[in-house]
Amino acid sequence: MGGPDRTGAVFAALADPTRRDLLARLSSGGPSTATALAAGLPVTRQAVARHLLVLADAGLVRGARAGRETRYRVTPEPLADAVSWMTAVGADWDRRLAALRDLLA
Amino acid sequence: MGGPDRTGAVFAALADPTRRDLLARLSSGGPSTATALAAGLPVTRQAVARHLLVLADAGLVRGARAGRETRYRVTPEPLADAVSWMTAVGADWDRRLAALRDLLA
DNA sequence: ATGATGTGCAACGATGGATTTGCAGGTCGG
DNA sequence: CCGACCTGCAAATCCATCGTTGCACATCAT
Repeated sequence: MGGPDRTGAVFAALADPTRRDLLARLSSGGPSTATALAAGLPVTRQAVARHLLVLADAGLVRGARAGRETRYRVTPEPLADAVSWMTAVGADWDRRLAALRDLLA
Repeated sequence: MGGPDRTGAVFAALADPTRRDLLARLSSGGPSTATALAAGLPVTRQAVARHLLVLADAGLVRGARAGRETRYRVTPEPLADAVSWMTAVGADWDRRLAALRDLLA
């Protein structure tokens, strides 16, 4: 199916504090540009642009060029896959606990 | 509470395919040891032990020594925080979309 | 006690990520 | 047309992580 380790890319993208900050700002403050986002962060514009590229590769944001600026917006669909994976682990573990409990009863 | 950037540690731990594999094996196959887990993976025992240490630092597993072996089991509570964060981003974005839709209507 | 098994720690090389600086191209306003 | 602004690409540096090997210590069975 398409990209290898798509879920891993999402987790890797979310592992960086700056990227989580960017995602939070984009989701609560609405679409914005790399330059505007960099103004509120302690890193350069290029670093922010690179982070946005990583987020875009993970499918978490999408950039659309309008004139001389590129505006990024959140595309939260891949989060569903990640949540799926985590809840599956939790569910398997819970089922295992339940089975053990039944065995002991 | 706890350490700084606890959520980041969880995402960073989940970013590695080997660690996700370990977590999946532990949750579906029950508690196990580093040596036993390494037998089914293309890496050495030490690498697995290191990964388990990272997972333990993130609070996702917990090791208990019984005699000469250390048995690791899943502790999925930190997953809840990560899911919280993700659903919050999704919710903020959805609310923003709803507000925009209302504005246009 | 002795050998086998399981574990942990330390050092090493290799790989990839994060950030900065510098530069070139495209776009808007006067 | 020209200056100002925003963007993208490339090179260089620094640091963390991943995986390995080697060794020392603890534990179980015989």
